[in-house]
Amino acid sequence: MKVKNNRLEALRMIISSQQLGSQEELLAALQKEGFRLTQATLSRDLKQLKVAKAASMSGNYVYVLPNETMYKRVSTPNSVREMMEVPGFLSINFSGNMGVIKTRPGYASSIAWNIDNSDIPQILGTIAGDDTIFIVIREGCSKREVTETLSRFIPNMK
Amino acid sequence: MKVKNNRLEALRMIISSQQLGSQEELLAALQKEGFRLTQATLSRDLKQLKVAKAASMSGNYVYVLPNETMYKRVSTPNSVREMMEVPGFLSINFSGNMGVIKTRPGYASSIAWNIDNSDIPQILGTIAGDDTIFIVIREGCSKREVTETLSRFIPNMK
DNA sequence: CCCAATTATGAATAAATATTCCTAACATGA
DNA sequence: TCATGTTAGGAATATTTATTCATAATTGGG
Repeated sequence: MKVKNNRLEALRMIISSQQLGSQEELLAALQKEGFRLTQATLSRDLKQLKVAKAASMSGNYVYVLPNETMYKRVSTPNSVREMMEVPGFLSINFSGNMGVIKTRPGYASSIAWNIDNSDIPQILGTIAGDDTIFIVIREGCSKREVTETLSRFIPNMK
Repeated sequence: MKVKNNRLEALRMIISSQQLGSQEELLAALQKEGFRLTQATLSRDLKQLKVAKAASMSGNYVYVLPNETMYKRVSTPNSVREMMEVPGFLSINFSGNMGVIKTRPGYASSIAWNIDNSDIPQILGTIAGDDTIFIVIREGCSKREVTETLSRFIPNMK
């Protein structure tokens, strides 16, 4: 529905540009933009947009837009031990024939070196920045296959 | 005070490892850890820690720990916007699941840093040379989607 | 175009959360 | 030590926010 989507978009804009601390204030802002709705609907909109309310530095509350990192959960209680195993490793993701490893700043090249010297046939090559490694995967190899192989020396991978 | 700080630390741990959706649940979790307090105190703790409550993918609410980016307002120049305003940026083009940004010599790494820190979920990672940045795009995300996201910061990009 | 099914929404209300108002615990300097 | 300022925290309450229960609007076949 058009009206609703416009409203959601307006809501995003309002939240990303102003610091409002209650639904009442958001409601007023939306109404100033010409949208006619009640608090009930606004509450549902906020839920759909996954907008969060958090305390601000100034001691008030602010509505904030969601982002990837805020939903991240640490996996298990032995995560400290796991962290020791391959220091610096943060995450790995795939897209098409590429893998992207994120590391702590400065760790990328040493991890990439390890991968390069492990002679993994599924991996054609890597290139490392400061905290990111790009991996090019051999044609026809699945991500799972690569993950399995990599996890032999990155135990905290998954 | 010791008790309070321990409690706040425990609270952080609980929130970062579990998905709890109400103060009642958090309260129970804290009490299981041996802390004795009421909802009122918990509310104050949450405010102090700047913990936020947001809708999760599963349709419930979750408490989430704060992070830098969630407080960013577009009025305070956003990094992607900054990137586009920076004289180093030249062009962006896509091929398959990759994007290539050309910059003036020497500018690539700082622009890539800006992209990395903008928390764009469609972008898995970037690697910068001297005047070129490679971007890997999340699977299933079209370049159009990436441009959409960028155009939220750069109106004239679309 | 019509109907069924879905989606959106408001009013009222339930539920959750923040704050007010105290009191108690603690810290500190004389 | 005492006096005094400061922080912590509970009970009750005010405020805010989510949901329930209906209706209305909208969409997608046929």
